Amino acid sequence: MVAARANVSVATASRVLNGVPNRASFETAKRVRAAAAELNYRPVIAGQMLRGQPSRLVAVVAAELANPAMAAMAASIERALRERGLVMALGDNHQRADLQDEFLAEMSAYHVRAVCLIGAEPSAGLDRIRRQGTPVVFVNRPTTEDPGAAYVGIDNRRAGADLAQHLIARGYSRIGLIHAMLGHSASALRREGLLGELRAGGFPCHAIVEAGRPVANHLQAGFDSMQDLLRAANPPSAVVCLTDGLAYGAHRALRERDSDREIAFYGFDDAFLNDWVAPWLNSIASPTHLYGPAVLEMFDRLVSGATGNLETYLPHDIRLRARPF
Amino acid sequence: MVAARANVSVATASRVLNGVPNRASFETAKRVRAAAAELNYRPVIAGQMLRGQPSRLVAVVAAELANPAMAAMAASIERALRERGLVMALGDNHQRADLQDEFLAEMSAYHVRAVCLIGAEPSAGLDRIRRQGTPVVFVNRPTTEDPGAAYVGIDNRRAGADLAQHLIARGYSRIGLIHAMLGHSASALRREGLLGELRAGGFPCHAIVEAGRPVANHLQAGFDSMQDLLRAANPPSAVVCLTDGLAYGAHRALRERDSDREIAFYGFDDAFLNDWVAPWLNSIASPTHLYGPAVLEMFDRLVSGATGNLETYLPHDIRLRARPF
DNA sequence: TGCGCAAAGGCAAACGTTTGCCTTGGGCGA
DNA sequence: TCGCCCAAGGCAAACGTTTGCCTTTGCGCA
Repeated sequence: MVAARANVSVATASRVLNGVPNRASFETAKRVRAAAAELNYRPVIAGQMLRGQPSRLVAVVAAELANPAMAAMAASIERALRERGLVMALGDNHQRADLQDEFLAEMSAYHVRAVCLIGAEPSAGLDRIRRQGTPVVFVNRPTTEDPGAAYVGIDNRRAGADLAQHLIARGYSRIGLIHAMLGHSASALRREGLLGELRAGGFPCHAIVEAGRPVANHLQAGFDSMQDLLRAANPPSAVVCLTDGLAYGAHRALRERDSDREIAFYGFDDAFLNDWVAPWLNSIASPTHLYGPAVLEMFDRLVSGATGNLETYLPHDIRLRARPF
Repeated sequence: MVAARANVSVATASRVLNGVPNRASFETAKRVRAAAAELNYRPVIAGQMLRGQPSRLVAVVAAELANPAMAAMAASIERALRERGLVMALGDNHQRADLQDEFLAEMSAYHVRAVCLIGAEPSAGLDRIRRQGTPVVFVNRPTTEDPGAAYVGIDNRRAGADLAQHLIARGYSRIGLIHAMLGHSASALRREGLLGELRAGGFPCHAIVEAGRPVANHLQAGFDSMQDLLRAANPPSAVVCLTDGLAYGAHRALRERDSDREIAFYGFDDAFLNDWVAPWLNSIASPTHLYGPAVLEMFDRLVSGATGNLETYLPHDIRLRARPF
């Protein structure tokens, strides 16, 4: 290995490479570094791990990689991690607690330095890994189990409320609300914020129509729910979907049924793809590139044992694409 | 650890847990397994790695996670890996060789069992990892460097040719071709297949108009290229985009300029999202769920030292969404 | 009875790294 | 001149696993 080539002991080589000061003369250090460079040396991770050194792996779990918004967040996080010399190991929980646990258990065996969940499922394995002291950050979907858990993402309730004000200001007479998986905190909070603010703004209750399917496939759920709304006697003039995926489905339902009717669509999460393929969709956007840095900062706070408020609310605004009518 | 609790030596415990036959009595084995279960034992990966045991990690590099088609492939691969007890570590090369190399080097330090590139960049690090003997599979974009490299994906040339036949059959009088990054093999092959077959089918050369931008951002490139085509005296009645991303951009250009004109759009790769948000787009589709199993089978062939043809062509067909005109 | 064989299990080495502790000089202040 | 300190560097242990080799014991067979 490097030590032999530089004619020093392993100990010295290790210290030079790790930058321990005052343990090697300048000459020796130079020799060691030269040898390392020559051999294209990379420390064997196993050795470091065995010594209890923290690994460079960070586990990231996405609820659905096929969802462009989540993929974009993962990409942002990956970038931020890399800039810190960390490596992302990404898994997809397919909205299933057992798959998530399997992945987390495996990652835990690799002594991951931290865990980040973009749309977490509540699960036993998640509790376990948190109890172990591994920093865990919830992204975009706060956990319902533990109110004090670290969270990075938009303020879902506030976003719902802001949207409500916007809808009132635009003067829509009848509002549809489409949801799926209300059991998930993000959806529930968005709905709470929206309905609460509508009520507070004096919007008549009977002019709100809800539809939803408690399933994981947002596209199909949005489609089916929109059909429900369209079948009703008095369809809404604006439809709020708690997820852009739902909006894709809903818009398709409208398109395939009677495309003359003008209905405003509002979604949440706003993947950049919307600019290109969904000009009809207004959506609550949050700058994707902020996710990575925010998650890393939260990791730092967790590691340094920060106490108090562990929620980072990223800014959101309503991205308006369609002409108002 | 487990051995102590079961009152046996580490050696015996290890052998029981690894299923080595004839080294422990039934009683002993039972005791060991019970102890392991009780302690919720998971082998420390570091120890195994240090012994030279292959890791369970498989590195997957995506060219652009934000591209839904690639994300879907990654998801398929992740699923197949998991079913084999392997773990995917996903990275994003952002179409840059240096980022790819950084990721590969890090993964190589983890002794990844295999590497899979969804849209590889040619790079020194890639060559190195291949020389080391790590199984490497190229997905969707074959490498230009080494014709014998393992490949899983559609037959790009054939797909281009099939599309050409379809276009001729539909009787389009003038065909536009939009591309970006022709340096990438997938695009180049698709174009070759398309143009070759058009020519073979007697389609007049002067009725083919090409436009392209050699940039990584397909969306914008498609937009700009389409503007070029629309500015021309005699715009095409059908536009082929070598990537769905290009098609998204191209369609937006048409939409924002004069949406009355009827132009047929054809793309490649067909993410499932197209069904929902791009009803105007016909695209060369390939069943996403086949990718994972095909990649794993290719890994097996590489490990077993298979020789000969290392290309798995997945079936493709033209998914027609828009009404013909 | 004597021999061989197989089952059952233990011993210890090896993997590569980090780090506490030790040794050796040389410089410097009292 | 005598200590003392610090820079420079080496020794060896420890991390947890796997595995080649060894020992013991029981059993079958000649």
